[in-house]
Amino acid sequence: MMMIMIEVKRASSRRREIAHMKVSREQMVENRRRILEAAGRLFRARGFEAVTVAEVMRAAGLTHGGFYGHFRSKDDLIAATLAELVVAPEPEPTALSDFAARYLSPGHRDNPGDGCPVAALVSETIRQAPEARAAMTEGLRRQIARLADGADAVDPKAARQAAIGSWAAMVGAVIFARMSDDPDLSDEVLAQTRAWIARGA
Amino acid sequence: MMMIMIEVKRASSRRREIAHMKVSREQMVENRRRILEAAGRLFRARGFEAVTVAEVMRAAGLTHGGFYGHFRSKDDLIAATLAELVVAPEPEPTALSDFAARYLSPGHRDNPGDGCPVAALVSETIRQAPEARAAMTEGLRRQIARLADGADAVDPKAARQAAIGSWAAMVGAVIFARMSDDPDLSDEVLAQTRAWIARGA
DNA sequence: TGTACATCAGTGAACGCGCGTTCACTGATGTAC
DNA sequence: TGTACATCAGTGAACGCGCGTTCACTGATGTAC
Repeated sequence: MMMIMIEVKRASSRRREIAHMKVSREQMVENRRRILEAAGRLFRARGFEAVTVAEVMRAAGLTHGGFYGHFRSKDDLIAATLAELVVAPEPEPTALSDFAARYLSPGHRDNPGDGCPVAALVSETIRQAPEARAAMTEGLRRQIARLADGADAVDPKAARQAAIGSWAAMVGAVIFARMSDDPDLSDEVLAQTRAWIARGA
Repeated sequence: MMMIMIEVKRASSRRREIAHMKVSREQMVENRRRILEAAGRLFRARGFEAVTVAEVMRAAGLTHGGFYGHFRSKDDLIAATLAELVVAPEPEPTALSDFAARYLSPGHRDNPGDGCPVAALVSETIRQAPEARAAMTEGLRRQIARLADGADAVDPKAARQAAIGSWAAMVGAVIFARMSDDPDLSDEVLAQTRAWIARGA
């Protein structure tokens, strides 16, 4: 494992070729990025509580002891991970109904690990530290604004209403679909919510 | 604590006056009911994981050791609690928009402990044992049917679509509203989702 | 009805495990000359 | 450029706590006569 890390570092050092650059610091930044990436995937797939610090570090190619060189606590990691996930921008403006079609797909339902952090984590975030709630709230705000841009409505007020109502429906539907142990009901919830949003939009 | 239990039992025994009725068995049934009631409140308020078995037993007026005379495990309690919560019937048929107005109220948002078990627990149920998921799925099925009855739509198909879409929106909106650390955004999500549902219904 | 015995729901101490967190140590990075 | 020393990111063993679960025991319930 250490070997792999050293390889990565040398490659990165060769790429940059900056004279007195502190290569280790660079590697540390890269390691922190990896920890956040692993945490983002694991938390979305299995929730904050079920994922251990050691597991995140292992997924990042490190051992658990080094964790506290990067974050003050697991709570701190949770807040940092949410902040990271939530700023990730939708690359370009999308029509609300197109977005809903992707969001309410079986593919998204079946892959929470690289799916929407809101659907995966919003409920658990209710009981997290203030920093985590703040990050998630900011994500909610941005997503509403983004969807309002993509809604074709008569005025901005109607667009915002459509954005909020359909965003709540999308997240609720994905949660329902993931929970259901009946695949038919799960598919129906996705399809009907999609139709319901298209009808109202 | 024991004193209180005995009082309760004597009262209940006096009330019934059945000759050779095994009072202790009766009391045991009553204790089980109390455990489920306490669990229902605590789980909704704070989630399955954050609530300990000892805490549930204390809230039911018992000590933790006796728990395993009633349930095989905490997972068993979770499944039994969900089953209990989910069969609780809406007393009478309600128009969808009236139901939504109550559901999307600040009062409901602020009191998860005696509120909707779906909004409080559906997300955590995704990772629970099959029995728990089955109970929650059954609850989802019933609620969709109930709301479809209360929807005024042109045909049963449209009613079901309105039921699913607006139920997803209601649950999503209450989760958003509980998570938000910004009270204005929280209120807005409730109000706008209510309006969005009324508009589509 | 009263008495002796058996049952068993509930008690509370104890167990074991997992997890977040700490810490002494290592060895590569980075610096001073 | 090369050498000696200081720094510090990461390692992995160990700690401590909380929680689910177990168990020997108690004393009231329930039964047999």
